[in-house]
Amino acid sequence: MSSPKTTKKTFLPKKKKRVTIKDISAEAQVSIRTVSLVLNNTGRISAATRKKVFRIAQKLDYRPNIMARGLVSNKTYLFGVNIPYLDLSFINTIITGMEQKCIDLRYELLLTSMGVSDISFSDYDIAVLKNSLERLILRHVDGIACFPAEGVLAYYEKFLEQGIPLVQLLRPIPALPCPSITVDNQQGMFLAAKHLLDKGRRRIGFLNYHDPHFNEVRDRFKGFIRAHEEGGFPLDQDRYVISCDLNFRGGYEAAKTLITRNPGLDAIVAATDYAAAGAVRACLDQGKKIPEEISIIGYDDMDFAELQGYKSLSTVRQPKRQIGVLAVELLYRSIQGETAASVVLEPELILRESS
Amino acid sequence: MSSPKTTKKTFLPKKKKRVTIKDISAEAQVSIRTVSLVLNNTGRISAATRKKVFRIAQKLDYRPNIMARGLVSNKTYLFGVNIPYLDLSFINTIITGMEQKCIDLRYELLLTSMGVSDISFSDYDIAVLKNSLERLILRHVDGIACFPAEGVLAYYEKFLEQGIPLVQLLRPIPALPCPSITVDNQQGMFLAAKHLLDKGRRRIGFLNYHDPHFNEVRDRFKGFIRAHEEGGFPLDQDRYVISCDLNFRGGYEAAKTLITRNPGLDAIVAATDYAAAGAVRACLDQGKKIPEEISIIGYDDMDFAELQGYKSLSTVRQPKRQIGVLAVELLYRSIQGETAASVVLEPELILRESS
DNA sequence: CCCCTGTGGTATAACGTTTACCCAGTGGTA
DNA sequence: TACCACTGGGTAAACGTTATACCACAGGGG
Repeated sequence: MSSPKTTKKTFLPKKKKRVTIKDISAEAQVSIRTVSLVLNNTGRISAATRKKVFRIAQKLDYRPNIMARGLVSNKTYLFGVNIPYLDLSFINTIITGMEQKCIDLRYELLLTSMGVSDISFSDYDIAVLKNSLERLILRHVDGIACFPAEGVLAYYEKFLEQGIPLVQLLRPIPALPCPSITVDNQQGMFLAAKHLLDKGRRRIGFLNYHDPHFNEVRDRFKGFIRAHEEGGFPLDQDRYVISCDLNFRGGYEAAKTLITRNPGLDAIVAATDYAAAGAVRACLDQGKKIPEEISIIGYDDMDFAELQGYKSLSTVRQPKRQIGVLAVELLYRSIQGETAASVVLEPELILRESS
Repeated sequence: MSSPKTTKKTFLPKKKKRVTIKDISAEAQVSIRTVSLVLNNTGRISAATRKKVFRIAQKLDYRPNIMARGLVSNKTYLFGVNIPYLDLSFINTIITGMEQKCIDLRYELLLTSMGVSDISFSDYDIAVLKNSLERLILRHVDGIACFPAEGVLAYYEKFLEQGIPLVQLLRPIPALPCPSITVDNQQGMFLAAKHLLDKGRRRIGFLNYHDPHFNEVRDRFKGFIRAHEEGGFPLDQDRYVISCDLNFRGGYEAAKTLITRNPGLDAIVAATDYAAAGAVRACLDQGKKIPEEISIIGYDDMDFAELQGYKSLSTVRQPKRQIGVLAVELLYRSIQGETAASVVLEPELILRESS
């Protein structure tokens, strides 16, 4: 790789003592408890004292020591998020939503990722996953949002036993007694397929993935079938459904197979945008015009769907930001002892140039 | 938006008391100090005691309370990262690198983003930016990595005054007395332009952005010029260089202008991949074949560059992960009182199908 | 006059670690 | 014998908050 060049200038910082509640109490001539009460807007304090304390706190640029506070209140004001891969814009939009909500609640997010870029999510490295969960325990997070993996079920259960609220996102493990936030995958793919059928397409290929743990894709496939059934169109699964890795390469090969196998193919829906991008390439290589001859619709509305230089990709969008907001809301409610119920959100069909 | 359906099942966790050092000391019949010394592998402890304490700690599933530890050591073992936009895969690869390094050092990252999706980075919402820096102060992070914005220079200076190490990434503010990690933008664009010139292209358009604060783009442009100078090829800037917003739309319009203005145009380099993707579209709309008639090279190696359904995009890659690793290393060294020097990394030309 | 209630506070003990400081043996040496 | 150094470990004071318990005083009713 590149050989870093370092410059010669150096920098040496030195720690400075922070202003504490004690400094304020000294300057304001009141007890530290009084200062604490004022700053927390609790207890009975005269207006004069309150004002004085506030003024001095401001003057000294006081900022509470969140660790001291956490030590006594037994809270970190931290929510842990355990994700597979930080580079995945899909998940990061969810996290942006979480952060937005956290700001209101004076919480922060502690992200632990697994640093792996496996798009299929199917086989997490369990050792790494355990490690990142351990890190969240160590930090005493007040709640955890996870993208569940079966392999660490025992950990999740341990969290719940210890009274740490847990919320499962996207692909919940049903056995786990905690709320989940999901998007109706069947409905999403139903919308996509129905749109194509409504436009007169009848020979629609489906890029599938076969894994019993991969519930999302299974549900998406169900939606594809339902659209045909409700429309009264027969579906020859052997000819029009094909399994592949749901990445660019896998989608490319599978789409090529579909096209050669079915000369009249007039549309392809893919269970992910990655596979859809591969399908686009396959169509171009086979001399098929998009969308005139073949329409293509992906799933997830990844960043690159809109940024395709040839034709922007139609896709099914999940309310990612809302997922994040709700996740934090659920965790917060759990902490407050309120009831938190699972949520199912609705996807949205995004029509662009590829269909 | 979609109307969430909530299920009726509810979940109520309850906090359980954690195992402390005191519990261990009681069970092991030693003082808490001894336990602490054992667990930190410090001080003189007999092998027998050491073994006993370790065994009991393990049995009780003890995990230190990091807040109590932080309270006395005046450390949070947290590095703050202040970023503009969490969805940007470019930055997130850097953060993945940071996290990787943090794991070794027993640190964690605290991310505060601004939740804005402005690609140009040029006009941050200063109020939001200030807020996210405040949040890092509040959490007493031990160091901060930032993607600097001039508007909050005073904040950065305050961090340094308080002895909190700071490291600037990608676009440093020279006035700030702290180390920075940058990539040689001039060299990156030089490589791209030289490659095209070597391949015989002589009429190369450049998609520029004109903003005095936008040093990266300015340097990239310099590299473009240098490639022409060193090759001995004249460059008619008025005809071949055009300023635009460096997003898809901007790149599209600018490339269209360049093509109509210069019938012999045989290549386009863009200061970002976004603009390059727009240029691809413009070429297709104008009936130009890529790369036969017009080669295109972008900059940054964003995720979508590789995932283009038509032709994958050639681009200049920056060692993102390494930036992250180095950032944490520099912060850690600063904390240890060691000297930390600025680093300049080398970019790499990635040739794909668009050139 | 005494009791009682409400107001506006103070003093001090947690919380779970780390760390100064001290001490009791034990064996070697002047 | 008296002294000293080293080993292994205890006591207790931090760290900066919040929480528990308590008190002084004013005013009103009996």
